[in-house]
Amino acid sequence: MKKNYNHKKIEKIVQKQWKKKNYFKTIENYKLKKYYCLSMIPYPSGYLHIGHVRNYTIGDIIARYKRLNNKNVLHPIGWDAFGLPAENAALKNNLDPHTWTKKNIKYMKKQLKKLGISYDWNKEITTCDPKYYKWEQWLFLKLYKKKLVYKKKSIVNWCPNDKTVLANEQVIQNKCWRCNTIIKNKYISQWFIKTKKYAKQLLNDLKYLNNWPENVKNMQKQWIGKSKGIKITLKINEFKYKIKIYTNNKFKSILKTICISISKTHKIIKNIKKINNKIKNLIKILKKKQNKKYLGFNTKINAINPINNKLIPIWITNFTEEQYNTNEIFVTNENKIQDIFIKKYKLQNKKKLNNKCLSKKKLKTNKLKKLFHLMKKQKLIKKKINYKIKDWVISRQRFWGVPIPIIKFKKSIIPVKNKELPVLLPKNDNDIKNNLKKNVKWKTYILNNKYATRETDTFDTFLESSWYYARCTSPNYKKSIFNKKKANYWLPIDTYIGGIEHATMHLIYFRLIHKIMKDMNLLKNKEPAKTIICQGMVLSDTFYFIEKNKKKWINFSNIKKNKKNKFFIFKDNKKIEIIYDGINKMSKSKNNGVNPNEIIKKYGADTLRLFIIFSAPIEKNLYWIEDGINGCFKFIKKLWKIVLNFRKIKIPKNNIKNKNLKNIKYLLNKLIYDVTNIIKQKLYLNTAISKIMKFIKHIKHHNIKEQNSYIFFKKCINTLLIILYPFIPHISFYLWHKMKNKKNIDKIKWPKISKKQLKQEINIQIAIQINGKTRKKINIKNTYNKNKIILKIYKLNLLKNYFVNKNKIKNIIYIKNKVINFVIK
RNA sequence: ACCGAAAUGGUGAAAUUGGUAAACACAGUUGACUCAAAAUCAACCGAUAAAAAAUCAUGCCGGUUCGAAUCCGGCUUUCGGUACCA
Repeated sequence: MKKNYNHKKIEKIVQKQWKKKNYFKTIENYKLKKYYCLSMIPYPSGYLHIGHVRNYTIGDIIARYKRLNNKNVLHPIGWDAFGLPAENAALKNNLDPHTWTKKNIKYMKKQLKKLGISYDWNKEITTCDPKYYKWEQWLFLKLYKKKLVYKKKSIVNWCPNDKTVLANEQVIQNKCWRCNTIIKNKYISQWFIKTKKYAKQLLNDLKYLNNWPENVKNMQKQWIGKSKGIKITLKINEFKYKIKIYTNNKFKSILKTICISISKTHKIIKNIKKINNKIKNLIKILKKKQNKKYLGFNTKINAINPINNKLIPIWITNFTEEQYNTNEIFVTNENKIQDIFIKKYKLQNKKKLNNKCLSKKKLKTNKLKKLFHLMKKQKLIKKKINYKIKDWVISRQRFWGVPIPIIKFKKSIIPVKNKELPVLLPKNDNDIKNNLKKNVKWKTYILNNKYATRETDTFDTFLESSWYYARCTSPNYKKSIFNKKKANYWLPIDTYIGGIEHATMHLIYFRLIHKIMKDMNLLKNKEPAKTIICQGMVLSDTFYFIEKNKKKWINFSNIKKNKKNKFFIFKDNKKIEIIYDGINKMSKSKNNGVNPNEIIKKYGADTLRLFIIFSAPIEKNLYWIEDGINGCFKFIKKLWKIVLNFRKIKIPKNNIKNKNLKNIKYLLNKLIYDVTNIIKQKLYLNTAISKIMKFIKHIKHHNIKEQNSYIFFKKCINTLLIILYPFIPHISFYLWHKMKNKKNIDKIKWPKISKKQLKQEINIQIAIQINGKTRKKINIKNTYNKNKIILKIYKLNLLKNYFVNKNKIKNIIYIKNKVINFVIK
C-alpha cells in the first residue's frame, strides 16, 4: 500500500473489478424483494455536465444502499437520443445525426463509467435504435385503433425563408435564429393524443402519490386545471344561431360581461362571413399578427344577454384559443389579460352602461334564480367540469425522430401493418433540413398499384421518454413492447430521480402513457412511480456576444474580467466585449456547462461525487462554484490516512480494558441511525456527510492502547467504510480490502442500529432562557426531569443577574433536552 | 402575466413537527513543521465594542406567541416551468 492516496489508480482497479465480476447485473428472481431505482435518462448532447453528475450520483447512492439492504435492485440507464440538438449539430457540421448521436453516446457512456455509477449495462436502451422505436410505433397503432389519437390543424412557428417549422427555442424575439427572418404562423395538420380524456384520472390519482413532493403535485394540479362551471347557450341577434360558452363564474356574472371573444377558427365565423364581407381579410390580418399581444376586432355581431336582453358584442381575438384553450369566452375586466384587451380597445364605457342597467332594474336574486332554473329546464344552461390541460400534439416536422407509421392516400389514411414495423428512419439522408418530406424514395408507398405516401412527420421526443421506464425491465424483448411478467415484477418504479424542470410536462406525459398502457392491460399499477425525487438544477453564469445579429454563447471558463468589471474574451487576437446573461441552468444550448472530466482527472470521481452531494441539499438549485471541492478531497485523504495508520498498529496483547468507550460507542450507533434515516427517508444527503465528517474528526486522534479499544476502533473504520460506500464507492471498496475483510463490500449488510443504546444516559447541554432569550447554558444528564433541572439552576444561582425574587416568575416552560424558559413579568 | 420554489456570515450551508442561529466545510488570519513551497497539524474566524457585560443579526414591512430562520398577511429580488430545448 503506497503512502499517498492515488485516486487514478484506485478508481481504475476498482472499476475493473466491477466490470470483470459483473457486479451490478440485475437478478431476475421473482422471489426476492425488488427495488427499481431510475434516474431520468440523459439526452446525449455531447458530454455529461454537472447536473447529470448530480442526478446519477443520487440514483447511485440509493441503488447501492438498497443492495446492502437485501433488495434486488434494478438500476438501468439509457439514452433519450432523438431530438432537436442532433439536427442542429448535423446541419452545422454537415454530419448525419446518427453519427453525431452515436459519438456522443460513446463519450458519455465512458464518463458514466468513470463516475462509477452502478448500472447494469446489459439493460441499456437507446431510443433512436429501431429495436426500441419499433415498439413506440406499435403503441401508436394501438392508440390509433382505440381512437385515442386524432388529426387536427394547429399553429406552428414558420420561417418563410428557410421554409421550416421552428421550435419555440429557435424563435428569438419573433425572428428565426438562423436567418433572422420574421417568423409567421402557419396552420398545419397535426397528430394529437386525447389527453383531456385522462384529465380526471391524472388529477384524482395524485392522491395516491404520497411520496411525491407536494410542489410537484401542486404544479400538476394547476396544469390540469380543473374548474367547475356552467355552459350557457346564448342566442345571436343578427341570425339564427346559438353560441355555447363555458364560464366558471356564477350565472349572474354574465351581467359583468363586456364582450364575447371568439377564436379565428370558431364555427360561427361561417355565418358571420355571410353578413360581414370584411371578416375574411380581418382574419388574415389576425393570423399574420399572431405574435402581437391581445389583438382583436369587432364582428358587429351580437349575442343576447339572457338576463337583461341587452346585446353583447362579439369580437374575434388572437388570444382566446391560445390563452384559454377554448373557442369562446366571456370577457370581463376582472381578469388581468382581458382587462388589458378591454383597455386597449377602450371597451370600458360599455361596462359602465351595463352596470347602470343593473342598478336601474335592481334585479333581485329570486328573479335570477327563477331564470336560472328555467334556462336549466330548457337545457340552455348545463353544469360542466372543465380542464385546462390540452390534448398533446405528438407530431413534429423534423427528421431526427421516430417516423409515424401511417400511409396517406389522396383522401384517406391507413395505419402501417404491424408486420411492416419498424418504419425505419432512412440513413445518410442528405436533406434533413427539409425533413422526410423531400425524400421521395423513402416516402413513396405503393399498395395494390395505388400510389401513396408515408407520413413524413416524426414523434415528439417526449413520447420516447414516456414509456422507456417499462422497456428498461426487458430492453431486448422481441415479442412485444416489453415482457409483461418482468414489467409487472419491477414496476412501479420505487424511486424516480430527475430535475425539477420536468415537474409538469414530462411527468404528466409519463403518467398519461402509463395509464393508457394500463388500460391496454399491459401493466397492473395505477401509477408508474411511487417516489419522485426532484433535484434542483445546477446553474452557472452565462455569457454571449452578438455576431451577425446572432447570439454566440461563450462558456464562463473562457471569460476574463477587466478592472471596470466588464467581461471580454480574445478571439483571433481581438478583444471582444461579452454580455452577461445572468445565472441559468446548465445546458448545451447556452454553453454554460462544466465537463466533469477535468475534475475527475484532478481529484477523482469519489471527490466529485462527494462534493456534488455535500455542496447543497439535493432539492435546491446549486450555483456551480468549484471552490469547496478541495475540502472533500482532503476528507478522502484523511480517511485514507486513518486506514493506513491503523494497519501499522499491532493488536495490543495486554488485558487492560478501556472503560471510556461508552460515549464513543453511543456516537457510532447514533451516526448509523442518522445516516440510515437520511438515505431511507429524508434524503438530506449533505447532512449525512457532515455527520460522518464530524464523527471522523472525533475519532481521528483516538489512542489505541487497549485490546478492546483496538477492536472497537476497527469496528468504527469498517462501519464508516460501509456507510460511506454509497457516496464514495471506489475508495470504500479499496480500503475495505485493505482492512483485510474477506467478502467484498458490495456483499456486506448495512450496519444494524441498537435501539437500546440510543436510549442510553448521556451528558447534554441545554439553554436557560428568560422570556425566550438565551442567557446561560447548563450541563445536565438527558434523564433529568424539569424539577431536577430547576433545582440545579437555583443551587448554582445561575439567574442572579436577571431577576430579584422568585415571585416575579410567571411560568417555567421546559422543552425536553433543549430549553428551559423562565417567563417573567 | 400565471403556476412552483428560493433568499441565513466573505462563500457553500446547518438548525425538517415553533425551542440554544451559524453544525459541517471552503476561503482567510496566525502559529508548528520546512532552506522554501506544497502537503499536514493546531488556534482564531457574524457585526458593534479594548475587553467583559451587552446590544444587533436569518431579503423588506407588519402580525401571532413565553419563544419565529421556521406560522400568518403584505411586498422585493432571483431561479424553474408556461405545452416544439430536453
